[in-house]
Amino acid sequence: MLERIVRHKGVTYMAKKVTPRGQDYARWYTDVIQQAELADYAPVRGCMVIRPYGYGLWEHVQQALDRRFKETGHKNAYFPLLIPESFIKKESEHVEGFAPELAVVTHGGGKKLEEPLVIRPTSETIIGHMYAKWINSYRDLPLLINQWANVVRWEMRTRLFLRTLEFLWQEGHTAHATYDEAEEETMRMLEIYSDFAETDGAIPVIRGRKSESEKFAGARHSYSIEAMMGDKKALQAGTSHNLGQNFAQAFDIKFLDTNNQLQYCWTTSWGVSTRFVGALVMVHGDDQGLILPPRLAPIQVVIVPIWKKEDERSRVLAAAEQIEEVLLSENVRVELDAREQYRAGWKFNEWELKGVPLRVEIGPRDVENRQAVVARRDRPGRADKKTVKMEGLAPRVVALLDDVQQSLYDRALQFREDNTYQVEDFSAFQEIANGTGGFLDAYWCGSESCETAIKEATKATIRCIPFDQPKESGHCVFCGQKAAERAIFSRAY
RNA sequence: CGGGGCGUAGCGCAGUCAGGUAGCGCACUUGAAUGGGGUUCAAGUGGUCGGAGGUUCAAAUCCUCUCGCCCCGACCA
Repeated sequence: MLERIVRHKGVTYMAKKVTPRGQDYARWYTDVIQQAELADYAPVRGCMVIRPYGYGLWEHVQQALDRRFKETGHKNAYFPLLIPESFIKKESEHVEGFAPELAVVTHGGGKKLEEPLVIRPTSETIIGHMYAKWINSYRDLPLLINQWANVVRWEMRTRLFLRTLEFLWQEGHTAHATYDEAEEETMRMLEIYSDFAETDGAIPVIRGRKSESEKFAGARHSYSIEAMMGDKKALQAGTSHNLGQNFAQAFDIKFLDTNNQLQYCWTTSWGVSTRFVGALVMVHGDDQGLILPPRLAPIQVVIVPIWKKEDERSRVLAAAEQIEEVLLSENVRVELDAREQYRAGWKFNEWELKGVPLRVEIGPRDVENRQAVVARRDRPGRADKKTVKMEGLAPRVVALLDDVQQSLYDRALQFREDNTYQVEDFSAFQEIANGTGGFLDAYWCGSESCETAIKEATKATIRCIPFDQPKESGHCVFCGQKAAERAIFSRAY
């Protein structure tokens, strides 16, 4: 056993080359994730190990979100993994939605259980149960709780980060005295997700409402932020649900209002998962590998010292350490790569694969001239390297990190705009959806039959009905009937 | 569950049709030269050929059964 583990430490990937995106996008995606050491396949089908580098990225996602939750009055708590099976069955839509993908524990302690336990696919039910105990009066409201947890959904087809049997996420669960307050909370959290995705993830998103068929099982309304991946497919990067009184009624979450009237609460839930890591990979990555936005990158700057002779080694290393120190004092997440078994060129490729936003190279010539060379990951290769004097290095690096962050956002937005089409008739719709792909911005009458007909013809689904709508109404792209709103259609992950 | 493919060294594969000493590349170890964009050369380490049974003087290879994984179709953060 020990021997096996030790041997597994030596796992490497042939030639460290990734499949070009144009050749096979799906393969590129898994190559990048494995070779950049974000994650690896676990021995159980559909499960993955999040490796330290990938987990570091997730930790920054967590921090960026958690800070925003706290700023808006939410507190973290933890609810258990195991849920009585009967709980799931209490809300009819919810059962229907989740029954096929439940993992169920039937035995414990060597005995068959009286009532099977479900491994949470999400925690509305158990949290609803507890809220019923904790909430008595309007004075207990609003109740604003978030939990960071793992959940399990027995998916058919799985992909690293995008769809695994077990995944990590945060799920916020709140209870309010009125519908309006719940709706306000739902929108507030969607706005927080948008701000997080755009500011920290450098991922432009479209905010909108989900169609009936796409909404969360048990929700009254679902909202989402949708992002375009590098292959022009859509990915839901976060969702926020107004649950109405559905769960309050199912779990008896009631409070006495100011008029001494007993009322059901209005609840919400909202979540962002490790899927967001997949979005970061697919929005920003290129054929060289990952490109991480500086605000979420586990390592923002890597320093690569370069030397030939032994006497150069100490001088270069001393200068590299000096750079490390000044960057640390500016709170830059910096790593000095002083490994001796690899040469500079090898390290350049390695750190580009890992998506580190900035690389500082320093060799004997630079030490002599009191300077260093800075390369940015979003513009790889030798052409865009800049020589920077030691004196102004730290502020320059800080400014460059901001610039990379902004450039990544701008580039992603440009890409989305270049691949979004306003279409008014279905033949144009089909041609794009079945051809080049992208987001299709079209009027939709609101009927489910048009929605499914479009899906069958093109595999494109309604990603969301954007909040940002034209003032005038139009005609449904499929049936030609009057339509009040435009929707974003796309093939999706 | 239906269709397709694959299990041979840590990883990627060849060898299977035509049975005859288990190979190649990468990684790893040691040494030397190299060192500003994946460096050469040399010498090494490492394998119950997914598992079980059978045929045969002899099986990675042929036969039977079995287990597992991946990809494509019905669900989803």
